[in-house]
Amino acid sequence: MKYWLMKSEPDVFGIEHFKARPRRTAPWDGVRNYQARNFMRAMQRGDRVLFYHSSCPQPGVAAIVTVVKEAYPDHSAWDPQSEYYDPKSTPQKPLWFMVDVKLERELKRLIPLEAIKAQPALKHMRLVQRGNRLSVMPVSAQEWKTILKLEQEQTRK
DNA sequence: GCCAACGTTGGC
DNA sequence: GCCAACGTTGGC
Repeated sequence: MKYWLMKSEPDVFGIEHFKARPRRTAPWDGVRNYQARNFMRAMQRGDRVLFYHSSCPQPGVAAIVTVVKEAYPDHSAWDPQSEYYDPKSTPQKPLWFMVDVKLERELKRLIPLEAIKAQPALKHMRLVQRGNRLSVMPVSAQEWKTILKLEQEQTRK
């Protein structure tokens, strides 16, 4: 089992959107970056994902989601009406892929980006590297543990 | 709203 | 293959 982090703008797709869906599961469509796509293709059923809120008043890790369906063609790329339309991708030769993810649980408290940056053990996370804009990235087992520990520590305050 | 960082595009 | 221009991301 591997660990990942996925970003989302809470207004566009947040925890409430997950809750509104059958089985709390959503297809992760619209990824149009090659590196992020490659990471999604490397995901396996059961992999766990930190769900990160970006471009909002308080950016940070908000929930844990699980990969429930491995990469398959992102058909929104074939739809001229979609904002994710990309004519370079066709059903015969799909260029973009998506996975299905399920909301596992909301964190007891949001782990703010600020707190992540303040953790020496997390200073190598891709998330906090300067200029990082990847929306899907791997997370090490150690980093995963540290983040969840932060959740406990914050709760005790 | 600003702006740094980065990816992509397209002319040459 | 180079690189300038442009668009996007995302924290602040």
